[in-house]
Amino acid sequence: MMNNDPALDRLFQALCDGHRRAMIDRLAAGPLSVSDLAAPLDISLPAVMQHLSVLEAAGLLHSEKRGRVRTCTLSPRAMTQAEVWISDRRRRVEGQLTSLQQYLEQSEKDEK
Amino acid sequence: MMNNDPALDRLFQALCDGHRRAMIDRLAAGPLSVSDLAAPLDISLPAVMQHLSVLEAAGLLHSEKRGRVRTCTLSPRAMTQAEVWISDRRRRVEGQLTSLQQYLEQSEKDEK
DNA sequence: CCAATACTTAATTGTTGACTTAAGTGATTC
DNA sequence: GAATCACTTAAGTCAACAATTAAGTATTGG
Repeated sequence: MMNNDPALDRLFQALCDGHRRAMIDRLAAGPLSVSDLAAPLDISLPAVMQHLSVLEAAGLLHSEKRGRVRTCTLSPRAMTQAEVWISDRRRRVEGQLTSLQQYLEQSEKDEK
Repeated sequence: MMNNDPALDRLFQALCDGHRRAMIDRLAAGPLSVSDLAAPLDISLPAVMQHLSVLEAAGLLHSEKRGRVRTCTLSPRAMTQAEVWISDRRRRVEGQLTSLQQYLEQSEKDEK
C-alpha cells in the first residue's frame, strides 16, 4: 500500500510534538547551535538531543559539528513532502461535490 | 509558546500512522461506511474504530450513523491547518540565503 | 595543564499508542 | 421474533515515546 511509507511516518511523527515544532520554528529563522536551540525549552539537554535525532531521522534538518559546537540547519525538502501528501488528499476531497450539490445537480437534470 | 498547540499535536499524530493515512486516502475519493473502510485493512474492526476516533478527534473527518451504518466523510479544513503550519516554516527557510548565496552576494559587493 | 564548555551516551522510568479477544447493543432481514 | 449484521465497549498486552539523572568525551580559554 502506498501509505505504508516509513518516511512519511517519521515526518509526521516528528511534527506531532510541540517541543520539536518549537525547534523547527526557531530554526526557520536560521541555523542554531544545540545549546541555543535548547535554551528556551524547559527540558534537559539530552531530551533536546533526542528530539534533534528524531528531526534529523525525518530529514527535517541536518547538523554539522565544528569543534565542540554542533550547528543545526533546517532542510525544507522534507517539509515539502509532507505538504504534498496532505494537499493531494485535500484537493481530492475539495474537488468532490457535496451530497447537497449532487442533489441540486440531479434536480436540475430531472427538471429538463 | 505558539507550538504548544494540542490541535496540531492531534493533527500530525493522526497523520503519522500508515493505516490512518490509508483510510484518509480512501475517503478522499468519497464517504464510506466503517466496514467498507475496514475491508482492505489487515486489522480488526475495533482497531479501525480506534483509528477512526483518532482521525475524528483531529478534526480530519466526521461521521454520522443512520440505522446501523456509520458513514465517514473527510473534513478538508483540518488538513489545511497542517498544510499551512508546514508551508509557513518551509517558506521562511527557503526565503533565507544559503551561506553560499551569502558569500556570493558579499563577493559582488566587495568587487564594487 | 586544568577547568569550563558543549555536547554525547547510557540506563531507567512512566506514559501513550496500536493492537488483540471477548462480549454487548441496536437495526434489519427472513 | 430469531438470526444476522454493523458496529461498539471493555479489558488487557506489548512496544514505542519522552523524559530523567548520571557519567563520559572532546574542545577550548586562561
